[in-house]
Amino acid sequence: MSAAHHWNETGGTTLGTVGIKQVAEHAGVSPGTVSNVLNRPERVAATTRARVEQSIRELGFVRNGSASTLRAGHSSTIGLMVLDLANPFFTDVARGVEDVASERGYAVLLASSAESGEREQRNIRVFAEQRVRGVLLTPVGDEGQNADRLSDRGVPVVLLDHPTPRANQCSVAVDDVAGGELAAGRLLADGARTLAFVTGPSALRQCADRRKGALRALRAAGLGREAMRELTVPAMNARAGQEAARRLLESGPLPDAVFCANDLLALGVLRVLLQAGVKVPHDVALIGYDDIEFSAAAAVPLSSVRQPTYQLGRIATELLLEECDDPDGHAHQQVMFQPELVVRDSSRREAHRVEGGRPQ
Amino acid sequence: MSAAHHWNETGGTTLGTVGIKQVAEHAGVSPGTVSNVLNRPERVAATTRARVEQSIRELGFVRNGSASTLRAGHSSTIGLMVLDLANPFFTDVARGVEDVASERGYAVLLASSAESGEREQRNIRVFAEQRVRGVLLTPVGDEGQNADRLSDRGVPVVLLDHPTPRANQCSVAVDDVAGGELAAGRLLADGARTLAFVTGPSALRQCADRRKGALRALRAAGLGREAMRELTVPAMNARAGQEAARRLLESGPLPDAVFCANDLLALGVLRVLLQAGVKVPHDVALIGYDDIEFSAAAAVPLSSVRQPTYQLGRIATELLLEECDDPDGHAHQQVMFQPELVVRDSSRREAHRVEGGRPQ
DNA sequence: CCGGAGGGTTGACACGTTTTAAACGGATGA
DNA sequence: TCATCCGTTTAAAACGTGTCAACCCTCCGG
Repeated sequence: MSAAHHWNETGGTTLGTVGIKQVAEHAGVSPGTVSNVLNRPERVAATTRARVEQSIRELGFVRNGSASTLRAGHSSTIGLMVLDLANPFFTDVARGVEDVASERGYAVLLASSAESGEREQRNIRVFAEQRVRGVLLTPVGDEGQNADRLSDRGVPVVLLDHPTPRANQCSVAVDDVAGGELAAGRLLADGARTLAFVTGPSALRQCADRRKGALRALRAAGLGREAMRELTVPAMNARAGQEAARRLLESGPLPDAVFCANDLLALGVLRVLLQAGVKVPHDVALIGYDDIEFSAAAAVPLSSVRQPTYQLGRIATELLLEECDDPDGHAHQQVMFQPELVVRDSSRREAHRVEGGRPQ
Repeated sequence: MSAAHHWNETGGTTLGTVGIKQVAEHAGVSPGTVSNVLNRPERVAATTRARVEQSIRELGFVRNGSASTLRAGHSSTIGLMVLDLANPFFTDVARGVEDVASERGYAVLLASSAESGEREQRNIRVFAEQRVRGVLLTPVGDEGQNADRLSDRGVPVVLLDHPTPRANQCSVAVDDVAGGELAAGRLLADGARTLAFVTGPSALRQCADRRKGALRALRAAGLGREAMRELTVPAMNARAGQEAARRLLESGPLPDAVFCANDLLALGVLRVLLQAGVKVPHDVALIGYDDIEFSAAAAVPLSSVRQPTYQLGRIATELLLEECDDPDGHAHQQVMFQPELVVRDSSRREAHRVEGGRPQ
C-alpha cells in the first residue's frame, strides 16, 4: 500500500507536464534549488537534496532537454555520421562511440550519409539545428567543406577514419595506403603477376588511398601500372562486388589475383566467381579490406586487412569529448593506426587446409 | 565581388549567435515575420519573403531546434531503438525508417539496447528528455513497461518486430511462429529425425516464437519434444553460435539438423562445424533466420527465413508519423507480415549444385 | 553584544522560437 | 469624408531550465 505511485496520484493519464517548478513546489523549495540538485548536487545541503530527489521520483520528473539546451547554448548530444550503416565496419565503430559517449553521459545522434554528399549536408544541418555538442564525421568528399560549416560555428569536429593535414582539427584514421600496400604486396609475393583492383568511387579517400598503396606495391615488385586492372563500382556493397566480378568474367582473361577495397565487395566478387566455377584461391586469389566478422565464415575464408575498428570509435570520441570539455586547453592531434593483414584461405595459393590462424 | 559572403562580413570566426532576431533586423522586419517565413511561408507577402530568405542566406542562419522544441512541446525527431546494431537485420530496418523519416522532414535518433533491459531503459530516458515526437521500439522484454512510460507521457510508440495483443498501440511484426514452423518443417520434411535449436535468451520474443513454431512442426511430424535439443546462448551473434556448436560437438551424437534463431548464430555454427570436419548439409543440415546479405555468400550458402526487413521499417515509420500528425483520428493497427523460406545448399540434403535460386 | 563571514537558498532574468491578438495601411463602398 | 474590411505585419507573452547576484541565517571571533 505504501508503494509509491509513480507519475501522479490523480487517476488517469498524466497530462499536465511536470517540470522543475512542480518539483520545487512539491518539495517546498525554489526552482533554483531543484536545478542545483540536478546540476551541482554538492552545492545543496544533504537533507534538502534528499527531499528534492524524493519529489523527483514521486512525480516522475524528467528534465526537459530542449530547455537545458536552449539555456546552455549546446546540448549533451554528439552527432555521429558514417558513410554506410549497412557496413559492419561502421557499426563496430559506432559501438565504440556509443560506449564512450554513454560512459560520459552523452547521447549519440547517429546518422548515415550513404556515401552521398547531399545526404551528408542534410544531416549536418540537422546536427546544427539540434545544437549538438560535437560531431564525429566520416566525410564523403575530401574537402570537408561540410565539416567547416560546423567548425566555423564553433562546434568541435573530429574526422573519423579520415586523416587530415590540417593542424586545426582532430582526426583518427588507419593508414589505408599501408593497408593497400600490405594486401597487394602479399598477392604479388605469392606469385601474382596481374591484379584487379575492385573499388568504390575514387572520391572516397579510403578507396583512393588503398589504390595508392596497391600501386606502390606494384612498383616495388617491378611491375607497371598496366599490371593492375581497376574496376570502379558506384557503391561499396556486396551487390556492387557481384557486378564487378561479372564485368571481370565477361572481359578477357582473369587476373591472377583480386584486391577489393572492402570486404563487402570481396564477398560479392567471391560469390560470383565461385558460381562461375572459378577456384579461389587456385585460379584467382582474393583479398578484402576491413576484416568484418563474416569474412572468416565466407565460402572461402577471406583474407583481409584488419583495422582496430572499435578502438577507432573509442579514441575519436574521447578526443571529441576532451575538446568539448575544454575547448581552449585542447591540443588537436592526428591519430593514425596501422592496419594488419589477416591471411586466410582466399589468398593462400598452396595450402587449402582449414584455417588455423587467429581464433577470434 | 558580388558573391555573397556566407556567415558574416566581419572577418574572423562567427561568434555571436545569429538568431531569428538578427535576421529580422537585417531584413528590416519583425522576428514574428521571420518565423512565419520559416513555418507558414504562404502567409507572408512574396517580396518580404524574398528579402527575409536573402537575409537568412547571407547570415547563415540555422534555426535553433531546442527553442522550437521548447515552444512546441515536442521535437521533430523520432527515436528508434533496436536490439542490436551489429545485426544486419536491424540496419536494414533502420534504412527503411530513415528513408521515410527524412522524406517527411523528421530526424532519427538511433539507439541500440544491445539486448539489455538496462540500456533500453537508459535510452528511453534520453528519448524522453529530448522530447522526441514518437518512438519505434523493438522491446527487449515482453512486458513493454518501458514503452508504457512513454505512452503514459503521451508519446506515440510503435512496436517494431514485436506483435502486441493490446489494441491501444500500433505494432509491426513478422510472424515468427510461422517462420519457425517453416524452417523446422522443411528440415523434418527433408528427413531429419533429430533437431537442435540454437537460440538466444528465451526472454526475447523472437526466440520464443521461433521455438514455438519449431515445436509445432515437430508435433505435426509426429515427433515428441525430446526430438529437439535446445541450446540457449546469451547473445544472438556469430561468437555465440560458435560456442553453441562447440557444445554440440562435445556432447554425444550430432542431430540430423540444426535450426538457428538467426543467421549470425547460424554462421557461427556453420564455421565451427566445418572446422570440425562435419559436412553440411550431408552430416548436418542447417537453417538460419533473417536471410541477411551474407548468408548467401557463406561457406555453404545458408538456407534462411526471409523477412521484409526494409518494408518493416518503412511501414512502422509511416504508422508512427500518422499517429503523430493526428493522434485523435488515428486508428491503431497491428500489422503482421508473413516470412518466406529461402532454400540454399545448407539444407539441401541431396543436390550440391551451385545455388540456382533467386538471383537478388 | 556586535560585525563579519560564508554556506544555503532564493528570485528574477535570459535563452530563441512560436503564437495570438492587436495594429496598420490601403482600398472599397456608402 | 468616413466606416469598413482584408491582407500583412507587429508586439508581447509564453515554453522550462540555468545562472547569478542578492539574501538569510547561523556561527565565530573580537
